[in-house]
Amino acid sequence: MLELKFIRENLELVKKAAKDKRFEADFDAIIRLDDERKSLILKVEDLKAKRNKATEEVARRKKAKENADELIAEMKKVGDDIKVLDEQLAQVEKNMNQVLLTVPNVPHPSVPDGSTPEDNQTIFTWGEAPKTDFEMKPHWDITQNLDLIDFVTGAKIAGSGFPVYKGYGAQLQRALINFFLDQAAINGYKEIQPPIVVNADSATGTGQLPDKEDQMYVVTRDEFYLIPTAEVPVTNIHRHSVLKAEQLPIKYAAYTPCFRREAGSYGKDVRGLNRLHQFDKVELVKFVHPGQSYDELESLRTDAEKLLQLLGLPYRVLLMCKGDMGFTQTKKYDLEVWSAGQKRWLEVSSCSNFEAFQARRMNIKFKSGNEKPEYVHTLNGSGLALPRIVAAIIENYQTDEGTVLVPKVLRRYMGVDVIKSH
RNA sequence: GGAGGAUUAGGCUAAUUGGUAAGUCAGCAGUCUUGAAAACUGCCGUCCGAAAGGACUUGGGGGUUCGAGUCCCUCAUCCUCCGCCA
Repeated sequence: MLELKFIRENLELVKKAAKDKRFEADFDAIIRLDDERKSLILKVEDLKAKRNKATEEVARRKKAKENADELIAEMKKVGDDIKVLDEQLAQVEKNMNQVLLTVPNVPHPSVPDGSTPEDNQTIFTWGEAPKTDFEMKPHWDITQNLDLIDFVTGAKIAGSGFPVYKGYGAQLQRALINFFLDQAAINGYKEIQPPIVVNADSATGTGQLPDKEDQMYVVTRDEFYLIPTAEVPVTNIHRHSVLKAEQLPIKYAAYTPCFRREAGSYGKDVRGLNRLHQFDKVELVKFVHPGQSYDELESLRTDAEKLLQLLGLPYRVLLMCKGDMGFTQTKKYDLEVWSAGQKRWLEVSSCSNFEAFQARRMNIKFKSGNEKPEYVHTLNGSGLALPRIVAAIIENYQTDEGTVLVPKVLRRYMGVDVIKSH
């Protein structure tokens, strides 16, 4: 959410940003509602001031055993007027809030123009695609041959997109989770285990509600949402609070399962591990001083990249263009890993700066000494999403014998060097 | 799940049984001092406002009332007890 004042003072900038990001918002309504709001506040506060004075007078007269009936009758009327105006004001503010929630965040000046994925800039590539003299297989063949992942049984138990990991498949997942969390700890992130369901307030705070309700599984009986990412519960840790400046930056790492309905997605993208309804992810979340958020974005990206380098997986970094960036971000990098069997890039992390957009929505401030509290900047990025990493490892490290070499950094977690049929 | 009690600002603690949040410690700034401490002065919940000033604020949300920290309803959290349970 952007600040009303900011929108009014930078109307053209905000309008252009919305257009560049391909979102629509009713800016005329914002101006109109704000004018209404101001005049209502003026009226109602005036009446309240009058009432406050009068009740003091009532108290004084009562104490002096004088009669105050007339004044009380008069204030009863004023009270009714206040009630009506308060209701009008609440309605106007509610409407205003709804419109404000449709105004997207303003991209950082360093973000390239463009409206399609082709306009994203590849700013860095690392590693080389493995060269073999045999035909490299996609991971779904290998995981079936080695009995690592059972998609069919998962579909029986829950539905498609809920795979069952078995044996070394399950162990590889566990190894990756431990590896990612250990690396996060080395980089100064505190480990968090949050709830994997959230209430509506939390889902609204990070922007899942109201826009992306379709993408979440809902527990209607108890009004919970299954989290689509740990970003939701972890960012909400500090909802509605004032942090001390010395606490910043706060860095959290959380492993959780993630649940996504993926409504509307279909086609060959969904094959194997590429797109699941339930998957595991380690998410990195930061709360930082506004002056440092772009440096923190770079270091967040570096932290995520380092994981790919340690795993020896070739990848590239995309700087997302304005039109492909999403509603809440000011700047976003995607990390894509090379999938040697499918011969395509798979997104395994996106690292974003939200500036104060989420903080404003969630009311997360910081203050130093007696300074006025100020909104923090929030950032997050995956570090990393598991299934596509599993896919990339299995494909990039496959041998002509049909086995899979375990990346060196994972061997002490796995206890074996090679994944073979067992 | 049931019964009882509690929740006041960063911490602690008051508030005529309904009359409009008093203090204290910590913290910050200043005066004094070679420096510090002490002492003294000011600031010390949020918002609007250039200011004067005004509005809001006693765990959250509602209600009664001219007026609610105080009375009523509801939710949350904590404590005590009962029940259930891996």
